[in-house]
Amino acid sequence: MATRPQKPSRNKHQLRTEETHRKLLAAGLRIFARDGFEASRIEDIAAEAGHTRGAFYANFDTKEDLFFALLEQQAEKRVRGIQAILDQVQTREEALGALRAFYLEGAVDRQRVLMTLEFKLFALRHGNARAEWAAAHQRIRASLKLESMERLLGSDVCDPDLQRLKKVVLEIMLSGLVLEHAYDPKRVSQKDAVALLGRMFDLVVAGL
Amino acid sequence: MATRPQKPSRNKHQLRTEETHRKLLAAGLRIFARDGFEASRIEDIAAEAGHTRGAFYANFDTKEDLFFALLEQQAEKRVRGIQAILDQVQTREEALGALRAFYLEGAVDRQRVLMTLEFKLFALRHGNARAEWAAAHQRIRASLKLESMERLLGSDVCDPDLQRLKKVVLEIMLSGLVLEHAYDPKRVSQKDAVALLGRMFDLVVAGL
Amino acid sequence: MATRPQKPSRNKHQLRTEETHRKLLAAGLRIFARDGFEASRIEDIAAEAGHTRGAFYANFDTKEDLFFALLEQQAEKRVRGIQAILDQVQTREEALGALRAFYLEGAVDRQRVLMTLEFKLFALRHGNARAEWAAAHQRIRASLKLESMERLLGSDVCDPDLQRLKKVVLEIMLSGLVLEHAYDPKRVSQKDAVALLGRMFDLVVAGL
Amino acid sequence: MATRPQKPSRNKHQLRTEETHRKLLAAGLRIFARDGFEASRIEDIAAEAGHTRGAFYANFDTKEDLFFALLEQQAEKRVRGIQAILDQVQTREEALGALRAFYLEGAVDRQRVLMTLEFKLFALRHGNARAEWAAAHQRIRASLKLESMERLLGSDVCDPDLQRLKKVVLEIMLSGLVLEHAYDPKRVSQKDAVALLGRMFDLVVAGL
DNA sequence: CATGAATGAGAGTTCATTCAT
DNA sequence: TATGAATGAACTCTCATTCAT
Repeated sequence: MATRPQKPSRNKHQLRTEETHRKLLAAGLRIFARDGFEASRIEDIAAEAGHTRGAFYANFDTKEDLFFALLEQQAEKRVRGIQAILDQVQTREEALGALRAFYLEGAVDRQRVLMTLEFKLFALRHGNARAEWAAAHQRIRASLKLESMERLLGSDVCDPDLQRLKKVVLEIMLSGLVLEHAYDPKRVSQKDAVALLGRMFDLVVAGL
Repeated sequence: MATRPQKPSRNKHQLRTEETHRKLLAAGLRIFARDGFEASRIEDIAAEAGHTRGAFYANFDTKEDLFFALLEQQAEKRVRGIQAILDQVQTREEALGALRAFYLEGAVDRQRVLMTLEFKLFALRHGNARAEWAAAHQRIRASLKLESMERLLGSDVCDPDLQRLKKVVLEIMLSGLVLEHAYDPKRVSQKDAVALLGRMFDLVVAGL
Repeated sequence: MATRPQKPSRNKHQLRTEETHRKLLAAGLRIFARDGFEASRIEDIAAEAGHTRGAFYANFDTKEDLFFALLEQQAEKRVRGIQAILDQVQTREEALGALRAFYLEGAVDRQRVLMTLEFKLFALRHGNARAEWAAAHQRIRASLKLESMERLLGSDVCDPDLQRLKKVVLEIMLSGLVLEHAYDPKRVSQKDAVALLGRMFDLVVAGL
Repeated sequence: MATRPQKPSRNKHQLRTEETHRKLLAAGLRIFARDGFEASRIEDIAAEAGHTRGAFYANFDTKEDLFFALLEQQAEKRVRGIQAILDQVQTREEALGALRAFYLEGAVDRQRVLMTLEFKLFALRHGNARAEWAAAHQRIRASLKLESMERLLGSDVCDPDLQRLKKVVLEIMLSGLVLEHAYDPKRVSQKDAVALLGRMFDLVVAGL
C-alpha cells in the first residue's frame, strides 16, 4: 500500500490518521464489549483511544458506523485466523487438532464473544433492515463458509441437517460458555469452559 | 398468587391496581425483549400496558426496578413450571420424557430467552454490585437448584464436573439456538432448533 | 372551546398547557426577532418563557416547528386586524383613513418586520421545499388576499400590473423603513419612517 | 487595483496568494448570500473557492473577518460604479438616465441584495458594537454620500426631509423587490421589479 | 501558503424522573 | 392511583478554530 514513498509529509499525515483510526477501532471494541452498544458513549470511546470526540467524528460518521466497521474487522480477522491454520497442516488429524486448539483458545476471548452478541442483538432489533448490514452480513457469512472446515467437521454417520448445524453448535457453546463464565465465574470456571468446549468439539467431530 | 383469599375487603381499587401492575410487568417483558434494556423507554412500556408514565411510577420506582421485578417473576415461573412437571410423574422415564418435552417447548419462547440474555448482560456490566441483585440472584439460583432434576440428569458414567455442568449445557444450547434462529431463521429454522435441542438433551442424559 | 366545564382538574392541566404554549410563542417571537432563526437557541426561548428546554419540547417538536407556528399566528393576527378595521367603516374615505392609520402603526412593530424577514429568508433558503410550508404559505397568502382591501387601493388611472403590485410596494416600504430605522436610527428616525409611509400610502392610493 | 505596478518583484508566490484571497472573497459572497451568515460553514466557503479550511485561515482570522472584508469590498465597488457613471456624463439628463439604468440593473443582483441584508441584520444584532464595524460603517457611509448624486436627485418642490430620504427609498425598493422576487417569483416577476423600480425612480426624481 | 486531523464548546434533542393535579 | 407537563442531565453530532506537517 504505502510502498512507494510519495511526498513524505503526506505520509506523516496518513500515518497519524491510520494510527488514530486503529486506536479508535480498538477502543470501540473494548468499550462496546464493556458497556454494550446502546450504553457506550462516543466520548468514552474517544477517550479510551486517547483522543476527543472530534477525532472520532473525523474517522467515523456515527456510532453505528464504528460498530459496523468493527463487525467487518472482527469477521475478517477470524476468517484469516482459521484459514492460516488450515493452510499449515497436512493431514486431517493435524487439521482437526489445530482447529480444536484454536477453538478452545476462544474461551479466553471475552471481548469477541460479547461483541458478537451485540452484533446479533443489534441486527435482530434493527431488522437487518439497512442495506449495508444485509450486504456486509452476506459477505461475512460467505467468507466464513470455509468449505474445507466444513469438510473437516463432516462425518459419514450423521444426517445432513446435523452436519449443517455442527458449526452452529460449536459457536453457540463457545459464546454461551464465555458469557456464563463472565456472568458467574463460580458456576462456570475458565477450566470448566475449556473442558466442555473440548468435549463438545469431539462430540461434534464424532457426529454428535 | 391470588389463590389464598387475603383480606376479603380486597376492593375494586386494589383489584385495579393489581391489574395495572400485572399489565406493566407483561408490557415490560415485551418491550425489554424487543428493544433491550437500555433502548427501552418507560413511555413505550406504559403505552404497551395501556397507561401513561404516571402509572409506571406509581408501581415501580425506576426502570431497573421493573427489570428486577421481571427477573424474579420469570425465575419463579420457570421453577414452578419444572416443579409442576416433576410432581406429576412417577417413574424416571416419565420424568425424563416430561422434562424433555418441557425443554423443547422453550425453543418457542423468544421473549424469555432475550430477557435472560438481557439480565445476564446487565448483571455482567453492572458488576452484580448492588446488594439487591446479589441477593435476588442468590435466591433464584437456589430455587433453580432443583435437586430432583439434577438427579434425573445424572448418570454413572460421567465425571462430577460434567455432571455439574449438564444444566449449563442445556441452558446454553436453548438460549443459543433461539437467538440464532431469531437472528437468522434461514440458517437455523425452528425445526432445526427443536431437533438439535432434542439431540442435546439425549446426549446430556446419556452422560455427554 | 372550553365552554362546557369538563372535569375541572382536566381544565387546570389544560390551562397550564395553554399558558405555557402561549408564553413559548411570545418568547419565540422575541428571541427569533432579536437573534434571527439560526442564532436563536432553544434554551434562550425557553428561558424567556420562564421555562426550561423540556417545556419547549413538550409543546413543539423542533425549532422549526415553533417558527412555523409563529408564521401562522402572525399571519392570522394581521388578517384579523385588517378585517376588523374594514368591518367597522362605512364609506370609502373612512376605510382608507382607517387603513392608512393601521399601516402607519406598523412602523413601530419592529418584531413583526424582523420575523417576516426571517420567514422570507428561511423559505428562500430552504426552497419552500417542505410540503407544510408550501401549504401554509398558500393558505396565508389566500387569507391575506383581502379582496375588499385590494379594491380600496384600486384606482382607474393606473395599469393592472401596478394595481397588482400596490400591496407589494406598501409591504416593502414598511419592512424596509423599519429595518433601516433599526439599523441606523440616525439616518431614518421613527418620524421619518411614519412620514414616508404616509406619503407612500397616498401615492399608492393615487395610483402611483 | 493592480494598475499601479508596485514592487516589480511581485513574484509567483504573491500572485498565487492574491488569487486565493480573491477566490475566497468571491466564494464568501456566494455562500453567505446563499446560506446566510450564521448557517454558512467555513468549509463550504473554502470548498467553493477550491481550497480547504487552511487556506481560509491563512487569509482571514475568523468568519466575521471575511464577512467584514466583503462589506468593504461591496461598498467600494458600488461607489466606484456610481462614480464612474457620473464621471462620464455631461448634462443632468444624461446623468439621470445613466443613474436610472444603473439602478434598474440592480434588480438582477440577488447576491448583493442578500449580502446587504445580512450586513444590516448582523449589525443590528451585534449592536454595531465592535469598533471596527463602527469605523468601517462610518467610512462606507461617507464614501456613499456622493454629493453629486444627491444633487441630481434633488428637486425644488419637495421638503428637505423627503430630499434626505430619497436615496433611502430607492435602496429600500431595490432590496425589497429583489427579495420579494427571490421569495415568490410568481408574485413579483423580474419584469415587475424592473418596471416598478423605474416608476419609483421617476417618482423620486419628480420629488415624490 | 496550504493541508486536514484534531480540539472542544455548544447546539438540538431525548428521556428517566418528578410533581401538581 | 393515574395523568401528563415539566425538569434537567446526558446524549449525539456540528463546526469554528488550532496546529503539526
